[in-house]
Amino acid sequence: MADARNVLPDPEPGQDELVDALVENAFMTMAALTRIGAEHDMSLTQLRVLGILRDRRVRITVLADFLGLDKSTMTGLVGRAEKRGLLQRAPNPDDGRAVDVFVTEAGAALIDRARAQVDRELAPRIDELTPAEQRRLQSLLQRMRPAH
Amino acid sequence: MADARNVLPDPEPGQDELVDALVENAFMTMAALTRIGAEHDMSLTQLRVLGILRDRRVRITVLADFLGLDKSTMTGLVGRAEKRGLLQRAPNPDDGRAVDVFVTEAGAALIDRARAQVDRELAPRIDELTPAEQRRLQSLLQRMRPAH
DNA sequence: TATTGTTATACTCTATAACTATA
DNA sequence: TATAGTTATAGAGTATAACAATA
Repeated sequence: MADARNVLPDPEPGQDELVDALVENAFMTMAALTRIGAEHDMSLTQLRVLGILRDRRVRITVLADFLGLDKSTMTGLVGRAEKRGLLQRAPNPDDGRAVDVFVTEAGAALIDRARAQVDRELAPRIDELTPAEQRRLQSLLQRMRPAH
Repeated sequence: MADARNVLPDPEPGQDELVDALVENAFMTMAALTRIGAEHDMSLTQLRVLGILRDRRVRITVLADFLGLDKSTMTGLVGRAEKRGLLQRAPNPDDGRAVDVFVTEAGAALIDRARAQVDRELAPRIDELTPAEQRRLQSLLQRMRPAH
């Protein structure tokens, strides 16, 4: 099954190794998220929407801005998730033009389950490090975040 | 323009902070890759294909397996990139069924430019750390990689 | 006039199933 | 029989443009 011809050959080593490590790590993490999303018939974006709404109630435009998507794209994403009973729309009481979105119980349960799965998926990778190293990694990653 | 209503409110803090940091970092990195890809009218996947082929010549199935995509998806991806002159197909000399794929000069130039852009995009984040911390971060990320 | 959201449209990405050619 | 790749088809994700309702 694991034929030698079917394995990607190594390239020559490069120099931007930290960038490479960040990118590779990002792909690994996104692959886990994508796989877990797929188990629930959810795209990465839908999973993200649910995660954002887990503890918030926001209008469509806020979601679109945060995700860097067009309003019209959000209409579709929200519509499909609403049809599955994972979230709901309601008119904003303060602005007649706006529509608030929030998770249903089913949506909250799904995202909680998905989050637990993500923890379990990433555990083997994280456990390659000692607890002290884990704390150091967390601290370094947090310091790299865009300014707050 | 930056209306308070348009900013995502903070949730309550959670406990799985290392997982959160990894996921957040992955989204930040992917956002940079996606943005740079878009500047070249390339999807993240197309950018990745070009990156993989930068220093390799492989058959369609190897690409599909590595990316976790179906063969038929690869046909489309390769076809569109080929039509744009970024890569080329050629029959595999050893296996009459197989098709090798490799980048053209234009494709190599594009991926090199994109990589330089990625370095520049991530530099401000990386520069939040001292050189010693950067080395430590790289080492920690590399140790988290799936077994070799 | 500007903003919020939806609709119509079009293209890319993706998988499944059926097919051809080769092994 | 099994594998490599393509084609046909269908659904999701995405953006642009035009629109209605509200501010």
